[in-house]
Amino acid sequence: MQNRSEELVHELGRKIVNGEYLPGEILPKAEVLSEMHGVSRTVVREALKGLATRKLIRSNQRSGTSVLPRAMWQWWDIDVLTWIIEDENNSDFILHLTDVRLGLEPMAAALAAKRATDQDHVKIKACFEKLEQSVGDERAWAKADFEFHQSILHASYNDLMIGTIQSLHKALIISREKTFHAVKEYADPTFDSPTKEVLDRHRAIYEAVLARDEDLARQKMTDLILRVKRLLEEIYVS
Amino acid sequence: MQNRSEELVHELGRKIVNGEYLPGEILPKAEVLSEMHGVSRTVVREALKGLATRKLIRSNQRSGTSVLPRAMWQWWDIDVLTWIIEDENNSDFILHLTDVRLGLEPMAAALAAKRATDQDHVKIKACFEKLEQSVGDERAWAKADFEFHQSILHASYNDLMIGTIQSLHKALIISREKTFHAVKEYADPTFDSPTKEVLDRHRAIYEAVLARDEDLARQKMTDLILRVKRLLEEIYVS
DNA sequence: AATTATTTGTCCGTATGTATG
DNA sequence: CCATACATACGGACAAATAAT
Repeated sequence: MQNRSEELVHELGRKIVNGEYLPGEILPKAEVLSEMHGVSRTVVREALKGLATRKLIRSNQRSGTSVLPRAMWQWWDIDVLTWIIEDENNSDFILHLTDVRLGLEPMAAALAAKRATDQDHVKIKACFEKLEQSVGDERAWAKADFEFHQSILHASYNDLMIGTIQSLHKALIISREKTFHAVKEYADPTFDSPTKEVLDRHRAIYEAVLARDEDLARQKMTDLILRVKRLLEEIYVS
Repeated sequence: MQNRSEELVHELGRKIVNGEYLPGEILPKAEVLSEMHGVSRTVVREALKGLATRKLIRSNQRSGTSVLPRAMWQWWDIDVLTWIIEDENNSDFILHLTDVRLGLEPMAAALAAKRATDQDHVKIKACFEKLEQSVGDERAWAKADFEFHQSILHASYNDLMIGTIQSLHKALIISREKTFHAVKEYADPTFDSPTKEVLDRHRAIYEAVLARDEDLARQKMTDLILRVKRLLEEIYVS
């Protein structure tokens, strides 16, 4: 945390997400918040601005600042994602994320198959070979896996898609860190495991992209994420 | 615009998006911005907080406030979307949006087919009948169309998906307002037109969702958006 | 319909913190 | 280690909007 207003943003943001302040509720007025947290009113105002930008609250003169309904929140803000994932009440949020992932990543793969330049192909090939060499090594795999997906994502040449999927991956990493200790008995399916079988799934994607076969790339990426989804459902639904 | 800091956010945000301030560049210091725009430092600071939350800038003590690379921007923030769409240099952004849409909306339709309750079915049916009655009436259709898609979206029961697609639709509306006068000779394909043929496409989606046929719902929604995409490509690529 | 009370919005003067050269 | 230049933080005042009376 860099400064006091950022701190306060996190503190209040967390309380809103986990329901200590409910949608529709009025927050204590700025002066009171200032006393409650031992900071100046300036800091409180800047913190509220931060939450207002994320559409968690709205300020009105005289009537105070109220919590907005969930439907208005800026879900893709990395801090909002973090607060939601860290909140115990949203343990199934990772399943919702996976459904969005299932919509976007196969599309990104299809776009990459269509638009990748020769340079992109070289890069993707290099990343896949790194992946091949990482089978069995948990740490090396995690890094190579990230970069492999990144190389394909970049070749989609769609900034909006890239930004969204990057946020999505960040959220998965946060979720992973959180469940790492909690669910030791299961391997965390959020990220791919460094086995031969999973490598072959990546190979299928890799080959489809290089072959410029959009539909196949889409299909193989779907297969990969569906496998994750099924493992997640085993854990959470049961 | 509600207050001066919001105004300033828009003014600076626009300048960053359209390249008047480039990534890496250092903004004038708070005191100077304050003079330039005739507002106090407090207002400037709150505005900068707003831009920092959107990841357009980052403030550092001593080195000043710099513009962040596009890859870090919060693309789904409605204001960022607005600035990008309004900027002439991003006229093809709507195509990028459509690709994302093509990933998400068919997935949402599939989820709706899977998860819709009986109540949802009633709602969706009512919305479709409104749509049927609106054929030929541009204004009535636009409203009914919006609500039809909304009713299906809601039945996906995925807050993240709902929030994202809602932002997407808002962006399409903004884009429509912008191109409305600019491209008179073409009908704007961003939204569906109130013809019998398009109605039938909606009917196919509607029937698939009520029949709880996930794959068919996905497919029919894909068909609908692909039609839009092709029309858009005719306009922008040529 | 006018007045008042309450809360956010705005301003400014000053002081402190922090990274850079 | 010092000087500089910037952001960060504080407090007290007044303005503006709007809900309640």
